[in-house]
Amino acid sequence: MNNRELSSTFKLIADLLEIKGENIYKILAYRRASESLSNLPQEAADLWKAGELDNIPGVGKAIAEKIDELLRSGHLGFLEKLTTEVPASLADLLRVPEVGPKKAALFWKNLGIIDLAGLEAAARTGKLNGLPGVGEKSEARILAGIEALGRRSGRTPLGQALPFAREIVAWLRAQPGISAAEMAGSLRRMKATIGDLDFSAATLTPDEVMEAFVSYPRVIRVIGRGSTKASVEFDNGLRAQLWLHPPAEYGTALLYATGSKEHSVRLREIAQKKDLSLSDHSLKHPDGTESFYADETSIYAALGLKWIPPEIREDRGEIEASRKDKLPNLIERKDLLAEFHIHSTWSDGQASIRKMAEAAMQRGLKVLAITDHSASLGVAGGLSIDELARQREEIDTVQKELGDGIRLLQGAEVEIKADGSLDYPDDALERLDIVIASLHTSLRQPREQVTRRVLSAIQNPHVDILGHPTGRLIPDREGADLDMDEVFKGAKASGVALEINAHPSRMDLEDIYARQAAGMGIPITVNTDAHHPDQLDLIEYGLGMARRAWLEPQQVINAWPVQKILSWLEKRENGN
DNA sequence: GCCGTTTTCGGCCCGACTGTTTTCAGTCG
Repeated sequence: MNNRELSSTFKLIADLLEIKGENIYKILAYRRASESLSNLPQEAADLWKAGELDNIPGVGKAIAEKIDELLRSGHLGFLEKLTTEVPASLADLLRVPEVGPKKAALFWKNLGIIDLAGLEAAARTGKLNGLPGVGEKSEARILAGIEALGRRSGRTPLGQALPFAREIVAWLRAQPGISAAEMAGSLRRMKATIGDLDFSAATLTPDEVMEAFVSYPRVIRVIGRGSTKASVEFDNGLRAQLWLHPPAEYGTALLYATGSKEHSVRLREIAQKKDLSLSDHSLKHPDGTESFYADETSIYAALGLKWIPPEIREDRGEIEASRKDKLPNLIERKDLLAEFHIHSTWSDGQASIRKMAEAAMQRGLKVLAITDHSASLGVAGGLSIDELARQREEIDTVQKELGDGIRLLQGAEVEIKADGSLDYPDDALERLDIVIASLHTSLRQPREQVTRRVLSAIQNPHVDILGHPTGRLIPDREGADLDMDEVFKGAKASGVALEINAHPSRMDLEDIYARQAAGMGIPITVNTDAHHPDQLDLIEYGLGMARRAWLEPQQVINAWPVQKILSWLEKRENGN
């Protein structure tokens, strides 16, 4: 059982206990453990073997025993007993907006509803209307919510959400009466996927601003609207929340709207220990007076902390680091001087090598590796050995034409085949300046098999980078079930760099893994996988992931000086 | 159920919005 399965098991327990009406703090304890497990960079099973389960935050004696039972036997008596009391399918009702644990219990006990289909049928036939606390409007909203669930497949990739959110922020900033506006929530934290879009703005005329917001041309539905907070749905299916505060409160407001929830909870705890109460409006003193903060830096300072970059506000140690003034020097766009993963018209790219190189130069890059697909990836027009040789000539020509402004490398994105062998023979790999090995096919192999496959690839002395390690595609395809600890050990031993692929549909490695790997001293590389010159700008998504992983410039080979990059490749070439 | 530079017991983050209430419960973030 992996972390994801453990995490969802404890989330299910929390949901069912909540519907059952259990003590809220017990429920919170299960939720906390569930969150913790999903954020864990190493496998809980390994901690379990080492007898270190209680090192997991939020896991105490009772939950550790349950993890133990799950890992030993694959099932959990406690949950089996619980589901005889509360049907497991009831947890699905909580996914419907407007339906929480109390309503779910109400529908179950009064109408015998135990799943989404039952709820939908009851809502359609007007059976919900008339139950205590449920009227006509609630029933209509629940029905709309169920229909929306069917339409929307969960979370939106950051790559879709961010450009649209920029449009909204630009519009907000142009409104009269708004002195500041930012995106907030998981958007601002650069998470790979986004639920709703969050915005925070500062204004002294909230009524006018709110009126303008809900009248924005692309708003098709107003879900809720007050004087300081509104929730809308746009014509593209995305939903957004806008919070309004006076400029004097903008610091606490933006802090609160940005989250994460776990980070906010920790900050409130710190306030509480100082006998203060932190809200999105102010810091309240015991005598009832309030202090206001117009920017985030000052509210962090009031709590004895340095300002924390949004990308790492996840309660993963950033608060401790901030208190001790040990926050990482996070990598920035200007640090990135090299791009090691792009495609040209030689395979499935849309632009020539020359065009790609010019676009790279315009963006200030000093090194560009041309890494077209290898032969077996037929769908992507992979290159044969002969074509590789001819491509080398073209790269040399373009290099001469463009001069010293940029250093072009000939590379390849070589397929790791199902048996773990690479798609080019060693002598062909040896002639390349840089080699990325990637999984594209047979991702569903069992954990041990797919892990062995990756290990055998990175043990090849010619391989320099493991590309988008898990092969996941957001939002449709889960990545391979790799044993990351083994992959990291292998990468460490062979000196192979692990990629954070910046393409919004990949964002792979994830932050927690990239952080873990970098912590072991494994070089990380952030690349766009661009198939078109414009796509070189996708680097911002990879950068976001790198920052979420706490990465500093020296840990990322794209930020190394050109000479260091070249000598790193040189050294690897010589089997070192 | 978890957790401890106030604590091994008694706490556990805060506020807005909505609908169905005539003073508040439920949901959400």
